[in-house]
Amino acid sequence: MPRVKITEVAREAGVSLSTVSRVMNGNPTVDPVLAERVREVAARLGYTANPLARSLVLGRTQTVSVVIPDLANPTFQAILRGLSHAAAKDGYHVLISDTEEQVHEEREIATTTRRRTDGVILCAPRMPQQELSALLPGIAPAVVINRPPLAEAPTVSADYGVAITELIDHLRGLGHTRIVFLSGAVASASGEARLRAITAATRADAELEVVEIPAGVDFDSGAAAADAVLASGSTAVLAFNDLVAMGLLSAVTARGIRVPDDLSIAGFDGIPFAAYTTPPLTTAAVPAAELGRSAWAAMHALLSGEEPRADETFAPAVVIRESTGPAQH
Amino acid sequence: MPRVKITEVAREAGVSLSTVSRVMNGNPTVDPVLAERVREVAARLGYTANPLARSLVLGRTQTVSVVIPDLANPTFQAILRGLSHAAAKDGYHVLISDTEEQVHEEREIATTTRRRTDGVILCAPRMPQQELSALLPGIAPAVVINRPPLAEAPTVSADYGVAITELIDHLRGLGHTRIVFLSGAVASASGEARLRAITAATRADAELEVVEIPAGVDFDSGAAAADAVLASGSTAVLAFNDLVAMGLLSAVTARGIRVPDDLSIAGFDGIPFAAYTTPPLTTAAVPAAELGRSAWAAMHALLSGEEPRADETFAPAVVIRESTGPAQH
DNA sequence: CTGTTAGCGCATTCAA
DNA sequence: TTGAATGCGCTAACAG
Repeated sequence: MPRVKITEVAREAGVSLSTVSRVMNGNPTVDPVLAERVREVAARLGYTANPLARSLVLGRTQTVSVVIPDLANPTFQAILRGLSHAAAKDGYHVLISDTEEQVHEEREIATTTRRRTDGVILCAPRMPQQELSALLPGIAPAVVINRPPLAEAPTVSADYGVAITELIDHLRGLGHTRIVFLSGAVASASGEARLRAITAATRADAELEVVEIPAGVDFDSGAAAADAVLASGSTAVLAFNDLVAMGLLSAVTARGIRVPDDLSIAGFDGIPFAAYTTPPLTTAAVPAAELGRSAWAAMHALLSGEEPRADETFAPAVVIRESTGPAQH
Repeated sequence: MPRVKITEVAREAGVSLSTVSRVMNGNPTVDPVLAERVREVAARLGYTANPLARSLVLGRTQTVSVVIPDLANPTFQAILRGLSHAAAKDGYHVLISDTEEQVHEEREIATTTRRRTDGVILCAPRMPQQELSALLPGIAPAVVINRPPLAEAPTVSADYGVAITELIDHLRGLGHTRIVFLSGAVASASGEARLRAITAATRADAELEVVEIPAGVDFDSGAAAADAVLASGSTAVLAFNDLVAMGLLSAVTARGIRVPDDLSIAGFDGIPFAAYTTPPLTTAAVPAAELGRSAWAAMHALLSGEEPRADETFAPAVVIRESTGPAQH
């Protein structure tokens, strides 16, 4: 495929390559007659400027890199989707990097991909705050997803704390006083927000007791936690996310436990499938696609030299379905 | 962030820029002492070659573009994930484009992104064969996913026909003779493969009757088809995919129908969630991540000047769960 | 073994 | 308004 280049168009149209360049970029200081001729020739030859060459000279690639921890996680998928659509609408391309939960590689991946793009949108829930702050100046412009506000870059987040609080209120309203929290195994920003909200809730409510049981972030960890949950004597469970909730739901159901009669289970994230379990899962719906869109909006502002809006947070909507019910005593 | 460039390293190390270039690219024809000095300076200055400049001169970007129809579809997500991981392992980046099911834009998107990358991996199930064949030469090297073998590019596919056949055999073994097939609304390559397998099955089995009911490809279309399915008087349903099956399962259950006692339902694709419905879904598990890996392998071969393996096809594994059971007469 | 030179394809000064 | 020249940052001939 010997691609046609600007010089050929220039020769064919009988003008200099600068004129072709001007026409292709819509520079109005070109004689309309010449411009038309150039356009005709360009169309006939199927000419389009080489984006690599443009990138080199212009210093921008019309591409942003998105770094996420796990492409298998429905929430990150939804973030990517919202982001990708929004970026495409603005004529930008997306370079995707899945760090596969390798926290210690996030830094290098972000730095490396940044050099091929105009900025990076970073989703790194487990990266230590110090490392994150040290990393950001080197990859600016950057936008960070689901982390507490930062001095070095705008953030876009879901409010995990308020969602957990509402979920607890919901369970309390149903009479549950002893609740299990299935926490993610490794510390993450959103995990800490959850924990803080739980601590605040138990402080404010003398009758409430929350038992933390460490688990993972997927189906299997939810299922694996079933025995510990049942042994805890709790009447309700707050799962780290919907995947964990679904794994648990499946495992306890297999043990003959009735949900929600014997045990209430609430998930987190609001993935589409949560509506299709039996019983359908009560959960806090994180507006993941919206997070993605918003992250792009912030990046777009940064790239346009505008001031991005202050750190944005979205409140997840608690969706009450049938996996939670009155406590049985 | 004023990035350090090769000339500064050269000056600082007291050598010419070509020497620096040689050292950075591991060219052995450099005095070890000089090489070491250059490396030391480069490290101290934090120098890394500008990938854009390299791309321009080398004519390769170390990036491939992946074009898929819908990032919200679990199967495409899994393909992307397998592909992305495999490419990363080989030091390649992935530029992702979601065409959002806009069939008429796939051509332009593929062509546009191709210019920023070294090749495109195309997943375009609905693009007319003619258009596809016309498109491919212009974007070579290309690899096509889930389409019949092509003259213009290697393909990597799941064998939808054999999977449907096995699913029908399974249902026939359970005594079902009147089966609904919930077909996707729009023609797609894999949809046609399903249809061909169904036609072959009914031809070979005089007692078997398959009723095609057009539906979409998501939850809602499955739910919306519930009444038509029940009115058909069939005892079993073959859904276009797991999403449709889940929507249908949910809707018929809400109508008091017992699955599989009153109605057997089989899905397709084997998305993770299919194991967590009630009852768990019988399905044909398409090895999507494997498809992605394999597509990358083919692309990698193409990029390395090797002959890619012939068109590869993977047989989905039929997973029998509890949503299918003996026919009741 | 090392340095000098010439592009890669384009946008953009600067003169004319 | 247009063209000639310069450079984006780098690699790869080509000499030395």
